[in-house]
Formats: sequence, C-alpha cells, structure tokens
Amino acid sequence: MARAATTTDAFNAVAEPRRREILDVLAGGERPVNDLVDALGLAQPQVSKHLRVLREVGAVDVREDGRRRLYRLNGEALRPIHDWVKGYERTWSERFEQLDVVLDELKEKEQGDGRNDE
Amino acid sequence: MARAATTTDAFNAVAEPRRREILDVLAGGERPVNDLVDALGLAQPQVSKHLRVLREVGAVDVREDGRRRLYRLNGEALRPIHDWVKGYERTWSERFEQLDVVLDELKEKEQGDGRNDE
DNA sequence: TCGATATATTCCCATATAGGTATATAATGT
DNA sequence: ACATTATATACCTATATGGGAATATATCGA
Repeated sequence: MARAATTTDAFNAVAEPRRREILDVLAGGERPVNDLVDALGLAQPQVSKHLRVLREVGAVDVREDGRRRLYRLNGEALRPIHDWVKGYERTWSERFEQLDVVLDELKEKEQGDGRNDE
Repeated sequence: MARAATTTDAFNAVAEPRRREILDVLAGGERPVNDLVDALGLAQPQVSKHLRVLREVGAVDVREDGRRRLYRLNGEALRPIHDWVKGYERTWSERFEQLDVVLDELKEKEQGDGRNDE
C-alpha cells in the first residue's frame, strides 16, 4: 500500500505546511482564494488544490460570492488532533510533571499504609 | 514534487495511525519491539520501520538491552503539533467562546467610552 | 458581445511511501 | 558450533502526492 491519502483525515491534511498556513490565515476570518494566493505566495491552482483537501476533511467551508469563493475555517475538524496530542502534554510540561510526582507520592502512601483512608 | 517525507517532521510522522498507536503504547513506558508487534498486531518488519520514522523525527529514543532494543517515548517532539493546534481550541471550546464574548464587550465599552489611555 | 477577473480542473512527472516477503545481523542458550 | 530469538534492512509494487503549466468555467464590467 501507499501512504494514506491526504484527504483521509485531518492528521494527513495538515501534515502539509502550506495547508497549515492556509488555516492560519483563515483563522483571521473568511477570505477569497486570491487573498490566500497573495498571503502564501503560492500559485493559484496549488492554493485551490490545497483548499480542496482542506474542504474534504471538513477543515474549511466555502461560500459563493459572485465570481469569488469565500473560504472559512472550521476548527472543529482539528479537534481529533488536539485531543490526541493533548495526552502527551504531560511529557514536557513541568506543571504536569509536578502533578505526577504528587500522584506518585499519594499512591506510595496508600500502598505502604495498608488501609486507604489513613 | 512529491509529498514531504514522513521523516520531515512530527506532523508527517504521526499522520500514519499505526505510528500514533505505537506512541500510545510507549506512553505506558519503555517497550521492546516485540511487545509493540503484539500490541499492534502488525508484522515485525513494519513495526521496525515505523519505529525508524519515529526515531528520525525524535519522537522515540532507543536503548540496547542484549538482543533487544527498548524504545521509549520522547513526547517533546510532539510539542510543535500541540502548540499549533492549541491555537484552534477556541473555535470549538465553549469556554473560549464565552471568553471571546467578554473580551468583545470590554472592547466595545472601551471604545464607547471616549477615552482610552493607550 | 467581448475582454478581464476569479477559481477550479486536468495533465504531466518524480518521488516516497506502506505493506509483504526474504534476508541480514546480532545476541542468547545448550 | 548450532539452533533460536530479536531486530533491522533490502527489495518489490501500487499508489497518491505537490508543483508546474495549460485550460475550463463562471462572473463581471463596458
């Protein structure tokens, strides 16, 4: 098998840095394609293609406005990424490390104690 | 150009669900390859290959133990993902929405006020 | 109607996959 | 020494990619 399609899920879609850039720009509000072209310094067809991928995974919505298409962020689609990676926060956050220390101490106390309610 | 290599960065590395599973298992502590093989139900060579990718982006570390290799999580490598996606939390979290409402109100007040000592 | 503007789609191509299978390498036990 | 165990690497193949370029489609203004 080959690599999973970029349109498989949000993880694959945002692995491409340009697509993250697009979302970052859209975080500032609805934008037509050409604004994104200017903002990213990419050719228009590539932007349209990136937008298609983002649309297929639900990370953006489109609205027609004359000959323009206004794209809008739909952050909800990024939630699975957030939820997954959040579990790893403890591995680098000092706050969580401290909490782990406290929890370990509590656990030790509980065990050495024989009974739970001290 | 083709798609960026999976070893380019953490974003690309964890786009593959099996590699996320591996990290999830390693979150429980150091493990030899065979444990991961059993846990994932994947063939051993594929696991080794996934581990190589994870190693190249710094998401895991290895330690030799006789004929075994013990792999350990290095969550720090996932931090860029966390930091990027965290900015989008507000788009789905009600808590942040509420905060936005309050901030908007404050801003309005400040403007309608006539004087803002900026 | 015609030219300009905005966007999407199509075609081309080099490239890196992910899984399968076989094999290499190394350590261990007997 | 030898069989076994643990892991990594090499090879194969189908496939989707991202950029470039050209073109299609649709809307607007004159």
